[in-house]
Amino acid sequence: MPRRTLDNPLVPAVLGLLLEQASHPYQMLAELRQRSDSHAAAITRGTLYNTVAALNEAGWVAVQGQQRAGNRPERTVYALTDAGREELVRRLDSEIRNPEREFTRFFGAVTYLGALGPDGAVEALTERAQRLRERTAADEERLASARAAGAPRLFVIEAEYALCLARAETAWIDSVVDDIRTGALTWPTP
Amino acid sequence: MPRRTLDNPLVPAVLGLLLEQASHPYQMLAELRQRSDSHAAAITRGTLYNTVAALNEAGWVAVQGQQRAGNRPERTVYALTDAGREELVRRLDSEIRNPEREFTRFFGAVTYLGALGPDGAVEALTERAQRLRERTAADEERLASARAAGAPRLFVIEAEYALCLARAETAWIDSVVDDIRTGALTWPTP
DNA sequence: ACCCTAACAGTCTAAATAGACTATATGGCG
DNA sequence: CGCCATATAGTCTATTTAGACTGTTAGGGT
Repeated sequence: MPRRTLDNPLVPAVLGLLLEQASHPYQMLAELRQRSDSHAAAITRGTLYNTVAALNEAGWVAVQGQQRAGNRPERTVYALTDAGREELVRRLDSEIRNPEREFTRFFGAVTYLGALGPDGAVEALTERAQRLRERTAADEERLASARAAGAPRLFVIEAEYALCLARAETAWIDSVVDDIRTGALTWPTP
Repeated sequence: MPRRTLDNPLVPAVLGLLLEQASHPYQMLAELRQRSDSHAAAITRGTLYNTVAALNEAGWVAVQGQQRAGNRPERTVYALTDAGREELVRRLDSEIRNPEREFTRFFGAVTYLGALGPDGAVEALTERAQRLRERTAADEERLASARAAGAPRLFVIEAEYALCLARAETAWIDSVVDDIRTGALTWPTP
């Protein structure tokens, strides 16, 4: 029995999707997964249904009706309410205005980079940079083909952002690897 | 009753701290909070105790003993085991090698930037950039004074990383704001 | 000397999450 | 034509997590 999941990153995502069109949770999930093939990949079914239920209780979304295709389970279609539309804008505004320190696994790992020793660090970092480069190339291609297919830039702006950060991270890693190799970054003798 | 919290970002952090010295959870928390004044700020007491208990069950850490200062609650001091040391290295290595798509609130918000309209977007983004700049300046200062106090660069490497990303984000925001103002990024007419 | 606040150390519970489980339908392949 | 893998939709439970709650002690002000 779900209660109030009103502060999690899925909230704006769901409201945003519903801004475009009414939808049922399963479809939203497919949409989210496919759209940013992977960014939203961490989303689980349970969490999504839970969030939508909480949104419904809060009045940001409302049941628009039930649908049924063949003898499949019934789908409950939700639509954004006016309150939901306002809430979405409030959230987006606040989440953009306030930079939060959300930190990633990589950040946590880098904090104890020392434990890998110079050689281990160079090896691991080099592999990461390599993988990042591959991923970046793939993302660039996807972005380009989306644009070519006529997607307005505004609709793919988050991909540009992600690319920008990925490039910065790659450059940083390269510089650290370099510094270890040249001796500009050394391991303190214990 | 805690069970097995073996995959969360606190795990490497705790093991990393214990690599330096044996400690009790309350102290670890203080250390984490102070060390990266804010990055780790999201950590809650409950979660930490839970994680340490799980680590103990897994055998990565072991109880070193009980301490008591005056009539305060007893503190349970934990130390890293050999298995824990190996695990730490395994984790660090894997978390560095595999770039994961962990995405932030800002990323989620940018995805629906359109909903703010051009003016709202410019305003919100401008404020974020401003705040980022202030924070970056403060972080740079803290980093500089840590170095001046004799901290080896390796020990503050994660601060360099965070700064690098923050600068990239700021630059990206500036460029987007510019593009909106000059008309290089437009809102599709609905 | 006495009071108030902040630091200390930990436990406990309500809410949130991941992911297993249920059940039907479709499409491809042997 | 029957069988298996996958897609559709959703529910349910066991972990996890956030953060409120408990109680003690040191320090500062009056």
